[in-house]
Amino acid sequence: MLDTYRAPAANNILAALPHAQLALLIPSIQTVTITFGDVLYRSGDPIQHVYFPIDSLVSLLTLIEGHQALEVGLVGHEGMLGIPLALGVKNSPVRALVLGTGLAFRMDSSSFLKEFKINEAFKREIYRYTYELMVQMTQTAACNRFHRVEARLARWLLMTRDRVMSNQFHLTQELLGDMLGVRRAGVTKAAGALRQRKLISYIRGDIHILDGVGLEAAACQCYQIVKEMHEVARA
Amino acid sequence: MLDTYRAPAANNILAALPHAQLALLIPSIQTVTITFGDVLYRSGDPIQHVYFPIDSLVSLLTLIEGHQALEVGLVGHEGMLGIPLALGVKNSPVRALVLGTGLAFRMDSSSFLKEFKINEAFKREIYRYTYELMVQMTQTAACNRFHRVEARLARWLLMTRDRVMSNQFHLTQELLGDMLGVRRAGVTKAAGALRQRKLISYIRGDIHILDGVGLEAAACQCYQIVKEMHEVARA
DNA sequence: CTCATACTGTGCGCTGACGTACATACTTCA
DNA sequence: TGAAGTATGTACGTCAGCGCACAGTATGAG
Repeated sequence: MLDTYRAPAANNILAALPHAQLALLIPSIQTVTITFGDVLYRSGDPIQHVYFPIDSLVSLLTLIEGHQALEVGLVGHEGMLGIPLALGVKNSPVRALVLGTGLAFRMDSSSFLKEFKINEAFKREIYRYTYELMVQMTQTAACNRFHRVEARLARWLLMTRDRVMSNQFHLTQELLGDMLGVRRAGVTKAAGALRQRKLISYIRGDIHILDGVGLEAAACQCYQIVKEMHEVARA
Repeated sequence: MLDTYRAPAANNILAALPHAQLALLIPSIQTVTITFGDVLYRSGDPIQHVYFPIDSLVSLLTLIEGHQALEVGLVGHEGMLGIPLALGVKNSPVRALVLGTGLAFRMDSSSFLKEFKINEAFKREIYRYTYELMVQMTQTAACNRFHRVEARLARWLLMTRDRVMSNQFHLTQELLGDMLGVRRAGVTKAAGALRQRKLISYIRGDIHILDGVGLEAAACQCYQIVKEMHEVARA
């Protein structure tokens, strides 16, 4: 019986629920694999399911004037996808693109809303995460405005490490450019600099963080600030 | 008796409430003047009051590495200040700086929370606005990354016009620079260009929008996008 | 009326990132 | 094993905005 609960502990929001409250959700939860390249939500489209990533990684992107994209949020096992539903809105304003193949818990929207309305602990956790996401968004906005590509790349790699809980993951420079809102060639340059400093290795999209501490030093303060804000939110 | 309700209609969130639900709030609401330069929240500080602007204007700013600031949200009669409380967090992650002196409804935090918990219509409106604020934040993030100062300035002026419901307001280029995250000299140049095109006049902080339609053409699409998203949220 | 202050206008050299283009190297599949 | 596709490295001219500095102009306090 305990095993039923062990798996959901792999997502922070579900793990924070008391067993009794979690038990109410279990019947509506499925475990699915979401795959690199999957678009969970298109901008403006109705939300069909909410997702609670386990070891998968999803990027939230705003599209701007048709062709460019910019990441405004990064979601892993610490969060969920489908926040607008909790705010009474049926559509996603952002595109949700799967960057890291892996497992996620999934609920269809109507089951989610039904449970959400009556489960106070569930509500509390989701609103707390909504706050965290807002903090992440505001800090990312400022970061994208003021900081150099190299520092932003370092920050992005650290955030990804925290979410997938691994020093190794796969992502091409092309895609990284979209995340950071810069040219692919800009990523090459920044990644090359980090590599030369022996902070990372990078071969055709296979990224390894070799020196996490050094990488934190190379990143802007934004990384630390968002982390600390999350602790405030849990206080 | 009707007069009691007329004033709150000056703020969209309160105006959207059914009379019966609004009546519950009236005893805890005060009308206050908030003044240019007032800091309603410092970053990290506990939220003492929530505010529902009437004809005042408030900017939400992230501080970055001590000295620079960047606006991530602009709040007028369409919104409220103190959203974190609705998400279960007692502190504001952003600085709230009053840009436009004017009236606002105010509730102290504990009264707000008490009412918020039991008033479903109130909750619904506030969560809907939380969604709108998130959309505003994400679009602003992308805008600050990709668009030229001149277009961003035009967008900012239009957003301000919509919030204070006037084609005339006061703000120095120095402060505008902080909002847009650019140098004061950059604002001078952009404002000069808009003035030359007879879209605005600008004398020592007294800004007049002369040609709103022309200004919309000069602004980036972001202005329209956020407006349309708000309509989706109300659907 | 005067002086200090506040606000705006302008210039200049610098730089990070852009747009573009092309070369190189690894991988996959026929 | 060869060709096509995918990913990275690099180069070059351009440009928006930066940092800084200083001049000009309006405002307000004494």
